[in-house]
Amino acid sequence: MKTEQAHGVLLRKLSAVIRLSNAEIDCIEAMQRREKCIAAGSEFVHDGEAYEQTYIVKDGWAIRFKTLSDGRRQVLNFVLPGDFVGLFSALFDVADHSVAALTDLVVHPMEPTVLVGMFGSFPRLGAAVAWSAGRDEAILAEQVVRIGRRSAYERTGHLIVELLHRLWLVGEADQRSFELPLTQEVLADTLGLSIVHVNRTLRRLRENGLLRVAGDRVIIGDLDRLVRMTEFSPHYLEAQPLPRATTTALSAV
Amino acid sequence: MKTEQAHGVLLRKLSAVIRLSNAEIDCIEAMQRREKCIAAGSEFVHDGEAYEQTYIVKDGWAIRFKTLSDGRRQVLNFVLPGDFVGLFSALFDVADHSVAALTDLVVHPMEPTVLVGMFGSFPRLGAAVAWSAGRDEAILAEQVVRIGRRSAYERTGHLIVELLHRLWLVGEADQRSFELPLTQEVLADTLGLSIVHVNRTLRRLRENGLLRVAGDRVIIGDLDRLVRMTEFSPHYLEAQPLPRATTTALSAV
DNA sequence: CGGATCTTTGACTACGTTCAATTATTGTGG
DNA sequence: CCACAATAATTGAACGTAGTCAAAGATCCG
Repeated sequence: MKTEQAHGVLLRKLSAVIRLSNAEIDCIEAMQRREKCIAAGSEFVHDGEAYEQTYIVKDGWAIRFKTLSDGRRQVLNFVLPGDFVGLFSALFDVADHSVAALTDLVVHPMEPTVLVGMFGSFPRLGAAVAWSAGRDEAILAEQVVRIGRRSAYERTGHLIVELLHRLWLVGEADQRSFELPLTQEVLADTLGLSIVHVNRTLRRLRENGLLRVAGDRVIIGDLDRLVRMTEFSPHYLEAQPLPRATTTALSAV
Repeated sequence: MKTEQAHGVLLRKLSAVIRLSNAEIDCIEAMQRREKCIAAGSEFVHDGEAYEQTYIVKDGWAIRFKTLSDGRRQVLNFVLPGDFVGLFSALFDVADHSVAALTDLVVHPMEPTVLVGMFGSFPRLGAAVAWSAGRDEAILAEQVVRIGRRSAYERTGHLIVELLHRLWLVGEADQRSFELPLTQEVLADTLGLSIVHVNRTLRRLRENGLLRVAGDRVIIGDLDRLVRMTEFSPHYLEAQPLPRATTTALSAV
């Protein structure tokens, strides 16, 4: 785990979308006043049960996932520092998936209604948070393509590059490596593969000099080749300022 | 295609989430004043290009999809009457996927900024539209599980039951059948399978009496067994009224 | 040090793909 | 209205990617 910047990664993320006023910064910081630790391995949002809280993740990794009755599990997405958990919790009576901590987690819990209030009081901030929700959906869409239409080899490489990019944005990856607190089982459940096949695929990626997993660290061997092989394009991950027309419409509110 | 009710399917969908005031109904109807036809087969949102407009679909089917450079295609989700296309278009400079009409389409186009205004003027309506976005994400999540962790047989059955439920909600399916304007190629690109295997899987579903595809119509043979076999649970599709706390928070805005 | 968890490898199986050819269906112009 | 082309569905055969089963090493941690 790393030290965060003064204002936390969420603020950094959102400030790439809108220029934040002091009031808006205060609002986000108010949401991050409470702090709670969640132990690695514990499930803190349960599929089919009511949401308790909405969380902003300060530090650590979690997974959003679903489980079938016979135990088959599918990871939907990883939750990294600066991400929301249960962003839609004010709108749904129960969760449609579970969330579990992969590492010890530090989160900022808040009442779901706090977000409702924020949309009313700080519409520009609301837009930035909505942008974050849209980005989550874009990541999920990429996950569908990855699983549906890429080979195991491409799939695995693509996920690693996606994580590299996401971690760059929150300052948790160096240029060519990052900490990956995942067992091959979690990786398998993310990629829709068996554990054994993930293992063989990682070996092949290593033998080809593309990347190497050593302990819980990934070292990229040849990023260019990896990006080409996986046809990775980072656009869906990158924060852009809101279109001008939207900014205009927002200030008219 | 079918005749819609007086106010259209979107209003029906949203009114299951909040009780709509007259002003709110007027607002939605204002967004549906313009009408445009889009020919079957044409792609009207292009991956990587700027969004032109946001659309509410009045009638017809479309697909949201992505294509890899070698032609492999993955359908993310179907767009049915009452669904939005480009709901996030005010927040992103370019689209992260393409959208194409499967049938002739009737849509209501609007400027993306109209939605921004709506969130400001009608927060409750904004919440209902946000609910719709959350539901789209839930459908996408289910798509990930379907492709990642279900067999071809389960996958295909599960998708058909999902479509049955979605079409029920917009009044486009009878109790045990509906029109399915898809080639087996589109089905294959949705399920992450080859055309040939989709064909064989449909045959198996037919031989087992679960469902039958005749022309462009699906007839469910044994819904109970299909639901059990696919472990289908409709909760992620159903509109529920907003939680009370949210309603309270909304009226305080 | 010793149990538990995780990783790695081999051998075999099977689900799903690819290639190829045949048979509907659909749409269109003569 | 039929002929013909084009598109879509269907089937067979061979192949290959990925899964399953089983067992042996590594690592982690108390």
